[in-house]
Amino acid sequence: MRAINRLNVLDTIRRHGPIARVEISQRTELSTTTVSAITASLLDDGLILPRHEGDIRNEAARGRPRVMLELNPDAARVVGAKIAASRLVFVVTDFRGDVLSKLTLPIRIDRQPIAVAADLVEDGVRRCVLDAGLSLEDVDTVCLGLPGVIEHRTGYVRSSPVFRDANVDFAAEMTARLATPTIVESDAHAITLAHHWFGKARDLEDMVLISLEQTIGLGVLHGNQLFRGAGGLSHNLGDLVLGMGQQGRLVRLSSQAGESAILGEKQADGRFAEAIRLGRGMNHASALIKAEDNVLIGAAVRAGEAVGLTIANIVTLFAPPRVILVGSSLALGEPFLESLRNAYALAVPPSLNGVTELVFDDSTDDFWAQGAAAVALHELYESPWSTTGPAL
Amino acid sequence: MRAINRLNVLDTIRRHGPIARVEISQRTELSTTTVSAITASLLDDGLILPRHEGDIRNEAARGRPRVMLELNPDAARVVGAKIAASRLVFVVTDFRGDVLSKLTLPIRIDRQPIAVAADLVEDGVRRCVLDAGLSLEDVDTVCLGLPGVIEHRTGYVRSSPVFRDANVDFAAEMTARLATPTIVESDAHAITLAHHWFGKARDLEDMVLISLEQTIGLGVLHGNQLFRGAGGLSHNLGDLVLGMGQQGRLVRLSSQAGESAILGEKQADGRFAEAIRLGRGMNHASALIKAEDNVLIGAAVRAGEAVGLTIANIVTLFAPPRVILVGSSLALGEPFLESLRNAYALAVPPSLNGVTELVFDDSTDDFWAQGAAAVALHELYESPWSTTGPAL
DNA sequence: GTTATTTATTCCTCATTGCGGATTAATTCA
DNA sequence: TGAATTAATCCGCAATGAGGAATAAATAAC
Repeated sequence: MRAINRLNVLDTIRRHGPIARVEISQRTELSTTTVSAITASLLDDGLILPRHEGDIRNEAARGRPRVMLELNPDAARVVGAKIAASRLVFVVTDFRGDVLSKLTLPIRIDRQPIAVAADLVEDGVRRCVLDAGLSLEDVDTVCLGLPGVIEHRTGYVRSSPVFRDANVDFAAEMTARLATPTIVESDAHAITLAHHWFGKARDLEDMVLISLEQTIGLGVLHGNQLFRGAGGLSHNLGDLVLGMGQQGRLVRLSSQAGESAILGEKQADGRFAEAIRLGRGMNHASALIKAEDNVLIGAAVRAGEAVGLTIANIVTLFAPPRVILVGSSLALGEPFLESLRNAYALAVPPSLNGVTELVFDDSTDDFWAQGAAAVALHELYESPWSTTGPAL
Repeated sequence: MRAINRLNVLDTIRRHGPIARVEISQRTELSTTTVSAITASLLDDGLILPRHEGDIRNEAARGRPRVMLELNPDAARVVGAKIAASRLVFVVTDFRGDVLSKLTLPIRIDRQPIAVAADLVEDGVRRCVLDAGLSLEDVDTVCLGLPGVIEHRTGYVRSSPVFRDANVDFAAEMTARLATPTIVESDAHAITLAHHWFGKARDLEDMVLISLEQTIGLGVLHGNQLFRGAGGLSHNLGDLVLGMGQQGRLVRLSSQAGESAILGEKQADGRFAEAIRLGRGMNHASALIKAEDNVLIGAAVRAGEAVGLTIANIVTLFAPPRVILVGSSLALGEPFLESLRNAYALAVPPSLNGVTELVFDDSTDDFWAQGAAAVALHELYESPWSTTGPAL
C-alpha cells in the first residue's frame, strides 16, 4: 500500500524534474501530510535530494519558498545496451537516466556463436562501466535491448536476428557472467520507454512506436505502461502478412520493408556490399537514393507503402494519439517517407481521421541504449529499497 | 483500499461458485481475518448469501464444516441487449448473470431514424423486464451492445451499421428514456466478457475474440480486463487493410469477409433476397452452400482466407493463448472454416507455432445479450455499494 | 456418552497508514 | 517591525489489515 504511493511519488519526481512537495501532492492526489512522510523516507534512503534554489513560481513569490525535490543521480547506476547485428552500443546512466558514458563497438555479431556474442557484450559492458569511472559492483542492473521475439519476464530469447541460435536464456547467461542482475528486453520496447521518459512521448500515456531496423518491431504504451503481449512476448511486426502474392504465396512485411529486403533489391556490388557488411547499408543506400538510383528508389517506395499500410492497420486496432517511427530505414529519405505517408493516409479508416499523429524520429543508437537503461531503472523503482537499496 | 479488496473478494466469489472463506483467503492472498470482515460486510449489504449445505471437501470431512458463500441473485437485476441490424435481443439477468427472461424481436432497425430505433429498443427493454415479472425500477443498469465504433466511457456511438446517423449519444438518450443508468458498449466487447465469465475463456486471463457478423469486431482480454483502445474506442476490424488490389485500390477486410460482401457475391434473387432482408441471409447462404452453390462457396472460401490471414496478424501482435471466433458467418460451414484454418496455419509466424489455439463458438444471440448484462454487472461491482446499493 | 482432535471462523489487540486541522517555518510587503 | 502569505510539519483520529487466541461445529476414539 505504502509501496504503491511511494512508487507514485518517486515517479512523479522523476517525471516532473525538480518539484515541490505541494505540487507532488496535487499531482498524486495524496495529502500534503502523506507526501511529506513519503518524501522524508525517500530522502532518508538517499533516493532524492532537496534543492533550495530553484523556486521559480511567479515573479512575486510570497510566502515560504518551496523546497524542490529531485532524483538523486547517485542513488543507482545502470547499464543499457542496444545489441544490433552490426554494432553494440552501451551507455551507463545514473539514477535519473542521464548518460555518464557511452561506447559504440562497430562489430558484427550475427554470424557468431552465442558464446562469442556473449563475450563481446560482456566486454562492452565492462569497458563502458570503466569509462564511467565505475566498477561493476557499482552497477545495480544491466538491461540489454535486442531485436526479435523476447520473453521479458524470463529474459528468454525465442528468436533474434542477432543470434545464430534460437531459444537462448540470455538473461541467465549474462547475469552469471557479469555477476549483476541483467534484464533482456526487446529493443523496440526499450526505445518506446526512451520516448516516454525522455523523448517524443513525454506528454502521453498512450502511444504506439514502430521501429524500422533490420527487423520491424512494435512498442505499445497503454496507460503509462508498456503493453507486453499476453505471455510477455514482444511483438515482431515483420511476420505480419500484407496479403497474397503470386501463386498463393504470402507477402510478409519483412519481405517488403525489412532492411535486407530493401538493400537486397540492388545487386550489391563492390563498395555497397562492403557497406552492408559493415552495417552501414542504410546510410549508403540513402546516398545512392540522393544520387537518383532508380532501383533503390523503387525499393524504398515499395517499403514505404508496406509500412504505411501496416501503420494504418495498427492505428485501426489501437487508435493511439501518436505513432512514433524510428529506426535506420528512416534514413532512406523522402521517397520512402512520402510513400509511407501517402499509403497511411489512404489506408487509415475515415472514422479515425485526425485521431492519430505520425511522428518521425531519427535519434541515434545512444537513445536506444538509454531506453534500455530506462527499462533497468524502471525495474529498480519497483524493487523494495527499504531492504535492498543502493549504498547510502 | 478496502474497496479494492472488497472487489477482489466479490469477484472471487462470483468466479468460483459457492466458495468458503478459507478458500477465498487463499485465492486472494488476504488473511482470513480480513476476508471474514469483508464477507461480513458483503453479507450485511445483501450481496452474498451463505449456504450451509454443500461442504464437499474430501469424504472424511473432519473439523468444523465450511460455510459456502455465493452471490445473492436478488442483489441486483440488469438488462443486457444485443442490437443488430435485423433483430433485437434482450435478456434480464440477476446479480449472478443468470437469465431471468429473454426476448427476441426480429425487426430491422438499420433503415430507421435514430428516434425510431430508440423507441424500439426502449419497448424491448420494457417488455423483457415485464416478462421477468419486474418493473424498471427493479433494474439497476441496462447495457446495450451494438456493432461499430463506440466510445465506452461516454456511450457515444461514433459509427454503427445499425444506425443511419453517426455520432449519436445513445447512452444519454436511453438513460433519459428508461430513467435507468444505461451503458452502451461494443457488441464484440460484450461477447468477449460473456466468454470470460460464462463461456470458453473462463480459465484464461488473456484471450482474443473475433466476431464475424455484419461487421467484424475484436475483443481483447488482457490480465482479466477488457483492453479498450487508447481512447476507449472499440476496435473495428473491417477497416483493416489486407493489401493492394488492382490499380492501387485498397482491399479492406470488410470487402472480403463482411456479411454483405459474402452475400452480395450472389445476385440476390427472390427468396434469397427476402431472407437477406429479414436478416437470415447467413442461414440461407449456409443452406445454399450445402446444396453446392458454387458462387457462394467461392465467396465463403475467399472470406475464410481473409479472416484467417487477419487472425494470424492479430496473433502476431498479441500472442494470446486462445482465439475465439463467434458470429453469424460461422454458419457458412466447412468451406469457410477450412479455408480460414488453412490460411491461418499458413500465415501464423513459425515462431508462434503452438502458442495459440483457435476455437469456434456458435452461441446464440442470447449469449451476446448475456455478455452485455455482464458488462452492466461489472460496472455495478465497481460502484460503491455502501452508499447507493440495491434494495436490501 | 464423553472426550480429544480437527478445521473454520471470529474476537481481540496492535502496528501502519493516510488524512484533517493546528502549528511552525520562511519569506514578502507595508 | 509586524501583517500577510505560502510551505511544510506535528498531532490526533479513524480505518484497515495481520497475527494470535478463542470459539464453533463437526468427526473419531475410547
